[in-house]
Formats: sequence, C-alpha cells, structure tokens
Amino acid sequence: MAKLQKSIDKRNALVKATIELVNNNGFHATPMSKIAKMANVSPATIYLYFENKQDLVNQTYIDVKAEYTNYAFADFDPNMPIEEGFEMIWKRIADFKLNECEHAMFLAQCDNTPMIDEESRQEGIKHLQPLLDLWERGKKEGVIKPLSDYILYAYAINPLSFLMMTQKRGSFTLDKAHLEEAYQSAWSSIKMCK
Amino acid sequence: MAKLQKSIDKRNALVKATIELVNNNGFHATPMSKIAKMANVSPATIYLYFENKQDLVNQTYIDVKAEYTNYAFADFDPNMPIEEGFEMIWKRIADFKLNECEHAMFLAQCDNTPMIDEESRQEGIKHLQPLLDLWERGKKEGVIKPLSDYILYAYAINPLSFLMMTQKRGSFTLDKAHLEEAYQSAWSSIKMCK
Amino acid sequence: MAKLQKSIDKRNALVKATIELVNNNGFHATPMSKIAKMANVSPATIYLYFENKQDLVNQTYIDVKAEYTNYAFADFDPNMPIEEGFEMIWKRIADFKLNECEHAMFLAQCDNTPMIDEESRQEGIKHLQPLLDLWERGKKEGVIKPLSDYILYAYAINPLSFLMMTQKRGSFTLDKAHLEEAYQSAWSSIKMCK
Amino acid sequence: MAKLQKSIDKRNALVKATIELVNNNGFHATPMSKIAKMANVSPATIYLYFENKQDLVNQTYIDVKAEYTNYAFADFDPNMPIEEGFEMIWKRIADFKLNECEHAMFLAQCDNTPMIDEESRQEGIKHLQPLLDLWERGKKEGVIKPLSDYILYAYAINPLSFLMMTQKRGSFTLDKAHLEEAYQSAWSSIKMCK
DNA sequence: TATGAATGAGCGTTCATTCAT
DNA sequence: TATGAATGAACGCTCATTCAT
Repeated sequence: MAKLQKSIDKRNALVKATIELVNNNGFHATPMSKIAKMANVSPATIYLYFENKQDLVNQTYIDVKAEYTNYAFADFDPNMPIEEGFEMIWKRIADFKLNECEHAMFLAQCDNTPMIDEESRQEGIKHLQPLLDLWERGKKEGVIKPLSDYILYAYAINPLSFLMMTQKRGSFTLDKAHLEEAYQSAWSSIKMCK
Repeated sequence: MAKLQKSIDKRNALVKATIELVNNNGFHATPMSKIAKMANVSPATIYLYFENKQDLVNQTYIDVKAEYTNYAFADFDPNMPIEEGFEMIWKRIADFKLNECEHAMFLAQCDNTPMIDEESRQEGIKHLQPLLDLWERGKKEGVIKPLSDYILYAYAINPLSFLMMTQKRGSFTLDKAHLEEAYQSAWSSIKMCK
Repeated sequence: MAKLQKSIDKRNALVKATIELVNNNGFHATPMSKIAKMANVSPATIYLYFENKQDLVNQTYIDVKAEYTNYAFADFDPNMPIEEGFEMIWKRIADFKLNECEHAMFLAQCDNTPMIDEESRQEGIKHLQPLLDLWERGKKEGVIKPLSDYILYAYAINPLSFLMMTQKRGSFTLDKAHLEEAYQSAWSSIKMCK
Repeated sequence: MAKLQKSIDKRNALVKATIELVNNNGFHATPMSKIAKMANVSPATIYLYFENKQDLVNQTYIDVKAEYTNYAFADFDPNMPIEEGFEMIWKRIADFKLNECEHAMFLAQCDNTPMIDEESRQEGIKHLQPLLDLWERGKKEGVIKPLSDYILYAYAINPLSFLMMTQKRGSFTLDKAHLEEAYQSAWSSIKMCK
C-alpha cells in the first residue's frame, strides 16, 4: 500500500475513534491515549496528524460537517422547484441524521457545547449555502414564509436533531410513517399559508 | 439568619456557580475547586452537599429543569382551550429560553451531551406532563395533529432551543416580531390543517 | 508541631531535594516526581508551594544565594580596615564554598546555565553590596586597584568557585595551606601595588 | 565535492547547531529534532554520526575544547621566556573567550554542569599541557609562585570565563584597557613577588 | 548514506476527592 | 458544619531513538 494512503488511513482512524469516544464520553472525558488505542497507533502519533487535542476535535468537526452537507446536497439541483428541492434536501438530511446517527450525534454535541473553536464552527456553517439559496428563492416566489433563515432552520431542519437524539436514547423509533409526518410538519412550518 | 437558611444558600451558590462555569467551559473543563471558589466555599464543603461531581451536576440539572417547567406552567390552567393553553405555555417557554438564557443553555448542553445520568434525565422529563396532557386533549378534540409527542415536541418546542443558542452566539437577535413569527411556525407545524 | 512549621518544613525539604538532584543530574534531568519523592511528598504538593518547576528552581536559587551572602557577611563590620575586612569576607566565602559545597555547586550551575530567570538572577546579585562598598572605600583610600567591580570579583572571588568545583570532582583537595596561598593570590590581584 | 567532505560538513553542522542550541536553552531543553532541523538533516541522520545525544554533546565538547587550546597555543613557543609566554597564551585565551564567545560559553556550561561524561572532560583537559609545562618551568626559575596548577589556573585563567559570562549577559563590556588591567591582575596573582 | 514516520517511556501539571482539625 | 492542605491517578504532550524504505 502506498505510504500516502497509509497516512490517510491513520488520520481517518483517528477521526473515527474521536467521534465514537466523544459521543460516548464527551470531549474532556476522552483521553488522547484512548483515542490512540482505538485507532491502533501510539499516543505520540496523533501529534503527527494534529497539533493538539483541540485541533483534532476541530478537524473532526469540520470533516463530519462536510460529510453531512455533501450528503444533504448530493442529488440536489439548484433549479428544482422549491418544494421538490426542499423535500429532497430534507429527506437526505433526515437519512443522514437517522442512519449516520453517530456522526449526527457528534455534530449535535459540538453545536451545543463550548467544545469547538468559533473559527471551526464558522467554517462548518458555510456549506449550508445551497439551502439558504433555495429559501431565498422560495421567499421571492412567495412559496416560503419571509422569515429569517435562523427561524426557518430552527423549524425545518433542527427538529431532526432532536428526533435523532431521542431515537438514539432508545425512547422512540422513527419509522417511515413518522418520517413522512415529520416532513409534513417541517414543510407546514415554513411554507406560505394559502 | 437561621442555620438551615445558610446551608440552603450555600447549596444554591454551588448550583449557580456550576451553571455558569459549565456553560462557559463545559463539564469536564470545570474543576470542583473553581466551583468552590465562585461559591465562596472550600472544595471540601461541596462534598457536604453533594456526593461527588456527577451528583452535583445531576442535581443542578434537575433543579434547573424544575425551574424551567415551573416557569412554563405558572399561569397555565388545564381547562383552557387548546390553542390558548398552547400559546400560553409556548410563550412562557420562549420567555424562559430567551431571558433565562444561562439556564436554558445549561439544559441544552446537558441534553446534547453524555454528561447527565440517564436517571436524572428521566427525572427531568416528568415535569413536562401538563404539556403532554394538553396535546392529548388536543388530539382528541381534533385540534392537534395525531403525532407522537416526540415529534410534537421536536417541532413545537425544541426550535426555541436552537434560536436561543443562535442568539447567545450573537449571530442573531430575536425581537417581538420574530417571536410572533416563530410562534406561528410552531403552531402551524402541529395544528390540524383544516 | 504547629501547622505553619510543618508547611515551612515541607517547603524546605523541597528546596533541599531540588539542590541535591539538580546538582547531580542538572535541571532538566531532574523530574518533579523525583523531587517530590526525595522530599517525601506527593508531586501535586509541590504545586502548593511553588507555581511550577521554573518557580521552584528560581526560589531555590534565591534562597541559596541569600544563605551564601548572609554567611559571607556574618561577622563583617563596614568600618573595618580594608584589608582586614576583605580577608574576613574572603575567608567566609571560602568556608562556604568549600564546606557548603552542595550549595555552592548549585549556585555555580545556575550562574553558568540558562536555567534561572533573569529576574531571579538580579534578585540574587543585590546582596553582594557590602563587598562592593568595601571595594569602593578601598579604591578611595588607594588600597585597592581602581578596577571595575566585575574585574575585582573575577579575580578576588570567582576563583574560589573554580577551586570548589575542582575539589568536588575529586581531582584535588584544598587544605589550610592551599587556602592561605589562594587568599594571597586573591589579594595580590586586587591590592594596589606599592 | 567529495562524499567524505559532505559527511564532514554534516557532522560539523550538527556540532555547530548543538553549540548554539545548548547555549540558549541548556542541554536537556535542546531536542535532537531541533538540532537536526538547524543542521538541515533528518533526526535519524544524527545517529549515523553519533551514538546518541550524550555522545553528540561529548564530542561537541571535545571539539570545542580542542579548538580552544589550539587557538591558545597557536603562536606559542615552549622556549619563550616565562612572562612573555604567559602573556601570549593569556591574551590568546582572552581573545578566544571574548570573541568566540559562543564557544566559550558552551565550555563554561559544560564545565559547571553534570552534562559531560567524566571521560570526555578528562580528554578535554589534556590539551592544556603546554601551559602547565610553562608554569612548571616558571616555578623552577623562581618566576612563578610555587602553587598547585589548579590554583594557578583558578587565578590566572579562570577569571576570564567569569568576565566573558558577564559581558555576554550585557552587564559590562571589556575594552582594551580593561583587558590590560585584567592581564595585570592575572599576572600579579601568580608571579613571584620580589 | 539518508530519511521521515512512528513510538514507548516519561515529563510537568491538574484535579476530584479525602482527612485532620 | 466547614475547612485548606494533601494526594494518587491520570491527563496532554514531548522526545530520544528506531525502522522500513
């Protein structure tokens, strides 16, 4: 195997271990030594790939956030009709949050915790632009309520995080029917009432 | 001042310090010694009121959660009409989340982190019962969509947490008008469409 | 035993251990854990008395330097005749360097190494003033060569450090006769030639 | 360029880097990786030229010590008259200590620190023989005090180290006049009084 | 000969918790 | 009840050294 590939593999193993351990224990209860062990490297090796623990978690956050948005917009075409586009994005996000549950939980923890540098947080937000553009167009066309993007996100997207968390805790399982209901609620809350 | 009162004061000072420090630094980056210092007691004194750090944060969580629900249902009467009752509760919750921001943030961190014991989490949920009862009644009366409580909560209440977080980060400020819009979105997402 | 005394004892034990271990291994090859062990305390206890390793060694330096100058000037009276005063100080210094060899070696290592903060070094120098005053007077009276204090120190005092070091290494032992010779050389090098 | 030369260049670069870094940070605060970086080689390469860190610093010491004594005795002829010979050597040594300040400081640090192996220290001392021989002759001729070589060195030569250190710290600058004074003090302290 | 990636051991330091008072 | 001194265990991180290439 090429040397470069081996390096990438190691970096990925570290990122993966970080996600899993931080999910289960939280940032500060996750020692570097455990991350190293889970990634099958020496603790010192981590520092070949990351400056320090903060950098490791920042980079992990950015990686996961990028994966999340890539997934969300994979099939999306900016010229789609508003509702169709929104439904597509929403369902991809739902898919991600409910199937790539580990990654979604990691993001939730990062977003509700003083664990990530502000700079990395900003970096992570950028990728949502296509959704904001869609909403912009929707507002102009009179299909979407003329609300702040923050409010739209709060009602259209963020509830999925709550549902993901709830499901993860085992209190409740979202099936197909639930999902459709949830989508209807999301769309209800942002679509222009006729 | 009575001795008992002095004791309660100390306990409260510890809880208050915990909230503030955990908000700013996260659970594991908040040493007991700092909590003690901020509450003007010796580190050893904490252990007279709490079993250990985990117990301190668990109890703090339950305290804040109770305060939150007390606030939410203060003026609520279970016999109110559904929409009126919901609006009242929703607006009290909004008040709490946006004004008692520190406390709301603390809850958000607890709820998105493996920081609280499952038992204490369950304990904290109980107090929401009046809202669940209202929804139950609403569904029977055909005013509220017949959805799982989790989904209703996700769309009707949880978005406020996101908006609170956003506002706290300074990206965005919710004024009265925003709040009314948010309420309409919340209500739209759960009310039965005619 | 009083609490305060116990604290002072611990601090002193730490300073003592620092001197011995740094003498034998050098600053950076002396771990805090060994210092703690030799002083019969836990590593964490060191940090109750000193801010960090640098602070520990700085304070140790200042302590030893103070002890050194106190010893040197113990019997000295600023009104003594020049030669008599110089001889007294010189012999006290010689005594110190050859008998309190551990302490003298520690100072030598500190003075020839980037191990001590500049600030602490300055602090340590202050105490030599009585000797400089004596030289000043000696120059005015035409008994001491009108040289810079640095040169006077280099020839009158510093050679004792070299001899102490040599003796410590076992190459050579200074007896009474040697000491008298050394004193004559010291005096010869700074006294005004007739 | 011949391969051998390239090798010698690398070794020299390593020795040079060692001197500079150890001067500024001390032996143990100087990582091999930094030495490698400053010498523009890989850390692993150091181990082609030196057994380990201790060997590197030992060899560096011997190199510098040899340079020092070569410089000291460059123009010296064992048949010179005593005083003339001593003055020549002394002034060459002074030149070295004050101009090749970096190298002289390195020696001072090595000589006052448990940083060099005893064996290497002995190796370094050997080269001083011509000066000891001169003194031997001086004593026989009744020109030099019949003192132990250690005492002679302590008064005649070692003060220059102190002056070099002082100058390096910036407290004081030796000009030509100072130097002549210092030489007179040196000579006074070891010459036979008439 | 030369490398850079890799590492185990060990460092300085912190902290939740205890204990004598 | 209240304390502050004390601590063992564990943390993040560094570094001399090795090894596959």
